[in-house]
Formats: sequence, structure tokens, C-alpha cells
Amino acid sequence: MEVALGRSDHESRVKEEKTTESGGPDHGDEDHPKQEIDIEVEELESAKTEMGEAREENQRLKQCLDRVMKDYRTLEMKFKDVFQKETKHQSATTCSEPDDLVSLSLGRVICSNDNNNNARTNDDDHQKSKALKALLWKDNNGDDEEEDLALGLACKFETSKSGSITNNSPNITNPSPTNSSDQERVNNESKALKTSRDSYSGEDEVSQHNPPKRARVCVRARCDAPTMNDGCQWRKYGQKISKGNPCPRAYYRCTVAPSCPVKKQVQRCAEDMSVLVATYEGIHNHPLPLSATAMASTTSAAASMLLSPSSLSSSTAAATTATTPLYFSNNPSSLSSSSSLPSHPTITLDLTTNSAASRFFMTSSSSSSNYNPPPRSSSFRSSASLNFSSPNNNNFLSYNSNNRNLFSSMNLARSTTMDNNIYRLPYVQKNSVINNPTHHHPPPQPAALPDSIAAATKAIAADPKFQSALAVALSSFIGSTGGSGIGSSSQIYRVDSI
DNA sequence: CGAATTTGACCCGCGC
DNA sequence: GCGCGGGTCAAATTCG
Repeated sequence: MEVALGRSDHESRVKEEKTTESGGPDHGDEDHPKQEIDIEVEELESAKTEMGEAREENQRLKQCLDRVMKDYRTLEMKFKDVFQKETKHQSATTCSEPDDLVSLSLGRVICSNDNNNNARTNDDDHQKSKALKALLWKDNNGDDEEEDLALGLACKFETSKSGSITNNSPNITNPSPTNSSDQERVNNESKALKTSRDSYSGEDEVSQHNPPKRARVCVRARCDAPTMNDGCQWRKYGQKISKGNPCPRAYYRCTVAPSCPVKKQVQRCAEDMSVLVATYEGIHNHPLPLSATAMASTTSAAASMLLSPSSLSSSTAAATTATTPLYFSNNPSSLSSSSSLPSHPTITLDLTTNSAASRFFMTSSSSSSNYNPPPRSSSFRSSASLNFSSPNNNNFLSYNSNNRNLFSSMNLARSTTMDNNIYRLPYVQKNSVINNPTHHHPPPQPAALPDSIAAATKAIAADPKFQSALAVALSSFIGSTGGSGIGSSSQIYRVDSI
């Protein structure tokens, strides 16, 4: 909206210029050199051209805005609809899930009625409303029985083709303008900067009910540079020597927008100085450069997921569909050293192993113990190599994978080993290629890979939503360095419409 | 000269 | 209540 208005202002300015310029020669200045008149005519022409371009752009922006508004309305209606359904089911069913059934879905929740029933616990209404909000991550084209592709892109303004606006700004996250928490947030906007920094507005509602929990995403990567370039702008605001690690921990704050609540901590691993551990906290409340969307997606998805208990507990649905090699750990020994604060649920993305699929670990509580990743499983597919220390020293991830392997790593990574407290999230392909909702037993080996890849190829060809999601995912990988980019988006882009 | 970084002081939560 | 440790602030310093 502002952009469009800005354009209008610009247009009127151009018009003013035009009138003054066209009036120039008419003032009867007969000594005016002919050349100057020619120059003015040229300027007039260029102004006209500029005005035309501005008009076109304005039109385009208006269309874009219309589309966004349309999507918003659709989502809003869907939200209400699902909320009503959910309320009905709540009163009608008393279904419980095992306490030890743990699963999660990055940026996605299945809204199948059956799944909702299965996922339902004794959550209170608040938790349910949060679960329903999580539904908004879904592609709005899907129906309730379907598993949908959801892009956990933070501030995904550039890629609206799928119609899924997943900007993490509070207005989008809490789509109902009549939401009471929104009102509260507006009332609280006059609070001190410190308050606004410490509690991201998008988390306000959550924090009111569950104050101490702030989601974190921990990225471990080999990196020679003092910090890893994730595409965002950061300002260092502190440095500390933390206990148990001789390397200082640096504290950064996102400076892309003045009120952005996102922070990151960067510290070298005590055991291996070549490993850099970056811990992200919060959700960006502003548009991001494309090169930053991958990491931002991680933090956003993690925050959405971890701050919403229902998106964990209710995700029996996710348990039957999760495709990302994602782990949940409640084993204290597997906690990241970076998750130093208690009550900081943390997802750890381990990118330190070359030629291995990205590994994800999630911790629900924390202590000061050192990071201790689960045992390496030789059954991880070696499909994508993600390495922060690129040979060109450009601080970007180098990404080595062809598409075929990328698909595999996104969807077909497998594991046969499991810790006592590491729960493998079953990855299940649509149409029941693989379906193993049991969490305490190793999932069966997936179908023969060539078949799976063929199925993936078919699905990609058939599903435009998937194509657009994949396009964004790939561009995030590739980033702005022309071939090297940030490679952490595989946990966000969900490929399970296959 | 303004912006970014450094660094010591301070605050706060937690465990004993 | 006290000490410890993590996190943040803000004045001083450095950098571009």
C-alpha cells in the first residue's frame, strides 16, 4: 500500500516536473540557446518514459496487493471455518495420544479431521487456537483432507505465485484483525525499546501464556570466518566468555529493520575450533533479501513450531507425513551448548559433516552440557554437501548437489538407527509410499530409491505448487553468489505433496 | 563524522 | 541471601 502511494506521489511529482518543464520555453526567453531547448525536450521525453514506467509498476503493485488481500481473506475464512470445526470436534471426541509420541512439522500442520482427532490432547482452547493458527502456514489451496505444501518462508513477498503469503509479521501470523492479542499489542507499542526487543510482538500471545519459551535454531557449520554470512545484516552488541568454552560468544542483533527482534549468537565449538555455532532466536518482522530467506525460514519455522505446543502435540498428522530428516531429542546429553538458557527449545542443524544430508536435532529443554550430536548414521544419504567454508572465502555456503540428489535429500533421507531418546520423525510420502507412524521403532527402509525419485519427478511435474516451492528453495540455496548460497532451507520447503 | 565494534558494568534468573 | 553465569547496555574506541 505504501509503495503504491509512494508511486502516486512520484507520479504527481513527475507531472509537476512535466508542467514546469513544458512551460519553460513558453516564457518567451528568446535568448534561450537552441541546445538547451533540445535538452529540455529530451528531459521531457525521459520524464514521460519514467512516468509510464511508474504507472506500470504502480499497476503491478496494485495487482499484487489485490492478490495478497484476496489470499488474506481466503485464509481468514478458512481459519474461521477450521476453528469452528475444531470446536465441534473438541466437544465430541476425547482422543489421547501417547505421551511419548513426539513429532513435529516445520511450518506445516495437517488438518485432516482424522488427524486432528488423533492429535487432540487435553490442550486448552488457547493451544487449539495456536494450532489453528499454524494451519495458516498451509497452502490455502488445499482442502482439509489433503496434506499440503507449505512454505515456511519468512517475509516471502517476492514469491506470491502460490498464493501462500507466509510473512511472519504479526499481522499475518495472527490474521484476525479483531484478535484481542493484536489489540493488546497495539496498546503495548508505546513500551520501551527494550521491551519490544525482548519480546517479539508475534510471540506476545504465546508468551502471555507460556512466557519463558523462545524458540532457537542452532546451526553448526565449519567456517573459517569469524561469523557466517547468512544474508542478513547484524550488529554486534556484546561479547562474553562463556563457561566451558575458551572462545568468546558474540551477540548480534538484526539491523535490517530497527524493531526486528531477531538475535543471533555466534561461538566457536570448544571441541572443534573450526566449527562455528550460530544460534538464531526470533522471527524477522521485515522483508528479507532472497539470500537470507533460508536461514530466516529456519528461525521462523522453528519459532512457529516450538512456540506452539500444539504444533508438536497435534502433529500426529505431521508424524505421518514429515519428510525432512528431523529429530526430536529430549536427551539432555544431546543438547547444544548454545542453548544455554533454560526453557529455550532449540533446533540444531548440524552442517559440519561434509557430503551428508543436513541433520536436525531438536531439544525441548536445556542445560549447560556440551553439544553431543546423536550417533552418525551411515544410512544418511550422501546427497547434498553443505559447507560454510567455501573455497572462495565468501562466507557463503557452498552447495554441491544436482537436483536429483537434492530431491532425495529433501525427501528421501533415511535413518535406521535411533537413540533411546532420539525420535526419528517418520517421513511418509503421500499415497502411502511409506507410512510408519510408530516412533519407537526404526522406520522401514524406503522403497527403492529410483522409484522414489521417479515418483518425485512425477509429482514435481504434476504439481505447480511444488514447482514454485522448489524454485524458491533452490534460489535460496543458490543465493546471491551465483552458485553458492545458504543451504539450510531443506527443512523448510516441504516436498511431501509427492 | 557517523556507524560499527569493543568491553566493562550492570541486570536478572537460577541453584545452593 | 549469595554467588554464578548468561545476556544486555552503553560509553569508549575504532573504522570507513
